[in-house]
Amino acid sequence: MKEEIKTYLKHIKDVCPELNDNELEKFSSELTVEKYNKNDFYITAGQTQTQGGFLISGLIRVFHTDELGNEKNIYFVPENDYTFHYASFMDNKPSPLSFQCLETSVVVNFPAFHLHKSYEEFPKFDRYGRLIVEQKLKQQQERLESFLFQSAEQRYLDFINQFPQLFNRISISQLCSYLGVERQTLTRIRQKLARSV
Amino acid sequence: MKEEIKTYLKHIKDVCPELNDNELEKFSSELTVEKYNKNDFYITAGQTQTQGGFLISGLIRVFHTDELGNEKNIYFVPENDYTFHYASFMDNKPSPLSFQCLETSVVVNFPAFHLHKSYEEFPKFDRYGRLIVEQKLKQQQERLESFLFQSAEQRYLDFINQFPQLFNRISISQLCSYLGVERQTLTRIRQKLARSV
DNA sequence: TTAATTTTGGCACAAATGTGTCAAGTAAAA
DNA sequence: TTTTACTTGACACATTTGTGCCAAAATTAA
Repeated sequence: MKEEIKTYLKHIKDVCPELNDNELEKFSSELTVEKYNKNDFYITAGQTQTQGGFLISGLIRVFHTDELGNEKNIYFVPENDYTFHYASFMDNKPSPLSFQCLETSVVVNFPAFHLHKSYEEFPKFDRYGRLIVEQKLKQQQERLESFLFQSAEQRYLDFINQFPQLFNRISISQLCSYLGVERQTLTRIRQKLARSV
Repeated sequence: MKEEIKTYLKHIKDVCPELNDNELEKFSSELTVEKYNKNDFYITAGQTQTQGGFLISGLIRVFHTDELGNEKNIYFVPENDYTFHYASFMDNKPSPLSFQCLETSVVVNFPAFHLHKSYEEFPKFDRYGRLIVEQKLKQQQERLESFLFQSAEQRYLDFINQFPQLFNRISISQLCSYLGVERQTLTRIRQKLARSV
């Protein structure tokens, strides 16, 4: 079995020990490992994902493109995280966002129907799903709340704290839209912080 | 069995028909129905919820209070929705947000441990949990994304569209912080929209 | 009913943010 | 190496948003 698949199965087992090795073994039969180069698109907006993916190594930016062609980053996918748009993937609808590799990336892919089948075949898979989605919900909730009652400066500081391993790999121009400000504003924030050190 | 509890069980069954009536019956044994008056607090920030609740009728605002005592609304809980802060409830941690009734409200309550017990006793409960959390995640995701790539004006229009039943029950001053703008700005948006009709 | 409170729209001014542009510096590609 | 592309900090200016205040209207409580 490929190393990447082992890593993925280990993640599942860590989250939900109730799943036994036999079930994981069966689940793994449909997994494939794929490598993407820097700047490759994992998903292009408008596309419906026929497969889901778990990022083993690399970094992916998830962005939205408006009518004028302006891009805004909504998420970054770090190592050991799922790389799909939950809402559209679960409903089998086109993704409103594009996924592009900022670095060479290795992904474990699985067909969407295989996930649904697993929910039916392996009762404890529902638990794994629940736990993962609960994690995601918490993250999402925190991020939303940070937009509602924190300043851009605080969000910037939080980002550095929360993703120290990403901070040096993402440029200012990529980061600013994730924080919800223009590049100029992020520059001002950094200047202000630098002065106050 | 009280009407409110029947309403709640019906909601569960609608979301997850795999749960049988016997299981629901057992689950219902720990449910209580409580009424709250307008302006009553369902949860005060800092409190750890020992029970979760499902709002049968009424309307609850969920808000954050900053160091200066300024309040900002983060969510509104409409009828037939859960009234707790997922992240803190699931981890049994103090809620960072306060829940206050904007209208007389009737809630079906259940002890937190009862939920966890149900996950162990009734295997299909995990599925119900997964489906609910998936729903929440989708809503949360949409809301976050609206902050990242939509204008306040668009968010206002979306709110009217998405919650027509709430629109007339929430004042401008309560709504503005939910949309992430000051009251004056929301007034300006409304003026602009009124002119363009 | 009257009195008290809350909500709303409006105004003026201050502060923050966005827009567009430029040049130096850095990194990547030929 | 040279060339190209991208990133960054800086500037000026326009626009948007926030703040504080007021008075009219609406709502709620006495």
